Amino acid sequence: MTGIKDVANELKMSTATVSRALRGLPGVSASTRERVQQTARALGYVPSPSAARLASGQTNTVAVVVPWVTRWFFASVLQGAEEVLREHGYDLLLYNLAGSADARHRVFEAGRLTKRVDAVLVLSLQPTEAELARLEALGCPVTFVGANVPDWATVRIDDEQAARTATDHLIELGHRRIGYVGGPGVLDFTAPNAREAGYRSSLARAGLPHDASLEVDGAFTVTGGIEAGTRLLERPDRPTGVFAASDEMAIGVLQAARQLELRVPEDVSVLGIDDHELASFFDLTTVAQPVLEQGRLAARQVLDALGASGTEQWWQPAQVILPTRLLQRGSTGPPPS
Amino acid sequence: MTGIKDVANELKMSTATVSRALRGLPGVSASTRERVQQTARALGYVPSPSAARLASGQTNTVAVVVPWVTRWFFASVLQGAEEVLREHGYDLLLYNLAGSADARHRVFEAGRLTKRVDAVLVLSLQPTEAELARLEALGCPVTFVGANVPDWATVRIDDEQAARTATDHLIELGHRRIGYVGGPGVLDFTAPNAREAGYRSSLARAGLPHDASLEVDGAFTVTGGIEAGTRLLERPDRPTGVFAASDEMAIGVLQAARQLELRVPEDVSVLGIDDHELASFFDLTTVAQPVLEQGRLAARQVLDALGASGTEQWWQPAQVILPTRLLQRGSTGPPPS
DNA sequence: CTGAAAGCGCTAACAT
DNA sequence: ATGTTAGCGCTTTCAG
Repeated sequence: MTGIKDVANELKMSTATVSRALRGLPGVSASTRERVQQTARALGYVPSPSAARLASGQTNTVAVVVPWVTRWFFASVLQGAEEVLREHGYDLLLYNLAGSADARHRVFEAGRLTKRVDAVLVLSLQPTEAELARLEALGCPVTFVGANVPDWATVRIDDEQAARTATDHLIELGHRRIGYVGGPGVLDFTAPNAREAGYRSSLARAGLPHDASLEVDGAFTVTGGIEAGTRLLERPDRPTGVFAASDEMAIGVLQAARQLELRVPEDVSVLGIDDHELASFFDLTTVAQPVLEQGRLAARQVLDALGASGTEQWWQPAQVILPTRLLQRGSTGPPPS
Repeated sequence: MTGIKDVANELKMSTATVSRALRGLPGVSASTRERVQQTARALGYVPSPSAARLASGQTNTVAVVVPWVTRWFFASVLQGAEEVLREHGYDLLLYNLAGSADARHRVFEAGRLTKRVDAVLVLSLQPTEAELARLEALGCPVTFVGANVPDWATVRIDDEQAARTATDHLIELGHRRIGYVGGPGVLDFTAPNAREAGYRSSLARAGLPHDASLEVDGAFTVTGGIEAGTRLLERPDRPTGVFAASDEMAIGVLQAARQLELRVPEDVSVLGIDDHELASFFDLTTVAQPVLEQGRLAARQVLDALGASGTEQWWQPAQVILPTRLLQRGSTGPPPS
């Protein structure tokens, strides 16, 4: 395996110069740099990341903690982050919790991240105090995506506002009995609570009564949405509109409606949040949020903090809140008269 | 940052013993090991992976190359692999191509993997000769998932057989005009060709004519499936059954049928391959394949080759072919009479 | 602009 | 069972 020494010997210069030349550091004449690059290529030299890391103290690696890599939203954010990180020469270490509280515990507790990465991206988890303490102890940039964590860098949408936008839309269409499909899920997330709060506040502002029996847990999955939708829609006093806190659940509700032979939107209106890749396919009205973009921004944010991105700046935007917007499609309409 | 020296000093022993004790190597008395572990914990010592890697030559890291992390199949395989790798203390470096031929080129060409990982998992790509040469040069275990690569370790299903099973099912139900939705996709994959071959061979065995106009590209996406399904089903001489090479495309075909107001399965039968998480939800007949399991097996295979898994063995199963099975659901039935 | 030399924090012989 | 001693292959002062 050819190392930096081989390149230096070949050129009869020091390894220091080779290192500088190859990394684009200043203080190397253009001609030298050129020659170094050429022979490095000719010899097929590839620097050893382990050695560079040990010597420099930088890992050039970012950890991304994902609750479920199999869910579209998280996978998309991950894709956005990966794209930016790789562009800047960073490696991406994946930590998938697969919905396991145990795995979550291990990632943060057991020093799994220490000395391993330069920065951390955490998707959608609402961190506990203990987890924050661990992350603090890492002493490296951390950005949360899709979570509201005071005093920490976050990239997210205003979940409460998004939920209000959705609920308001139903209210404006004339709906008065509006069901909510949400749910705590297995792990602690920010979105569920914030969206539920938005739903309730929208009702309250419109002077509509809050009926706890119209709030059902859909576990943020399609199948959970089917069950929740079935429970809501088979009631004799069923709601005329259902707001699901995610498109996947909304799709489940659509399916429940179909099974109950209810027409959408004539008999019941349904909408979600996300603009999932299948939303247009189901003609689902939804409150769209930028997904890839949240991953990209979060990655850029930690790179900025590391001084690794082109746009160096001494101030760090601590909280980035991206806009959402209502995409009106065919699944919502006036309530049946 | 506390290092191995601090632990050694505290205990008045050598760093060698500390290292051995902490890594569970033989040649350490039980009592010593115990003491080492305790003070290491007490001091909050976490070994530096960079230093260990440099000294040992092992990275304890596996690269996983994924064509699209946002697609359910790949994300699921990834999840299976991650689970096993983490269990064995390995890190997972993610390389997501996001469907880009450029990204694919870079991952394999530019020494992006060299000196970085102990093994590589490649999902569903049909490697070119050049790529194989690169991988060969890495000199580390490589396993392909979902691809048939002679002389290399693979974990996959028999794609041709799976396609035959699907097509045979339609033929047995009495269908004589059977459409196929497949497609090359953007990158080179094994599955598309093999599944098309299976479809054709099934027709041939049954003595049915092969009609090239019944084979349509669905790009392995839902929307591609809609378009392909529409093209097939709006023909006056439309097929009575459609076999899609993936469930996502099959779901698209179902949607196309619905838009054309065709009943499934009365007017047209539809089936796919995968048993996608939404397949049961759509009541889609499909040829199921184990997905998570392919990721797990592939990970175990490279770990075995590295001697890292519990079940050490000198022989390596070069080709693991997992069984598939027909899941008969409501989307297939006899052709209209 | 370039070189010499001292580590970075471990692991792995080789001793004892 | 434990200690000693070289490195692993870079980066980074500090000189020149």
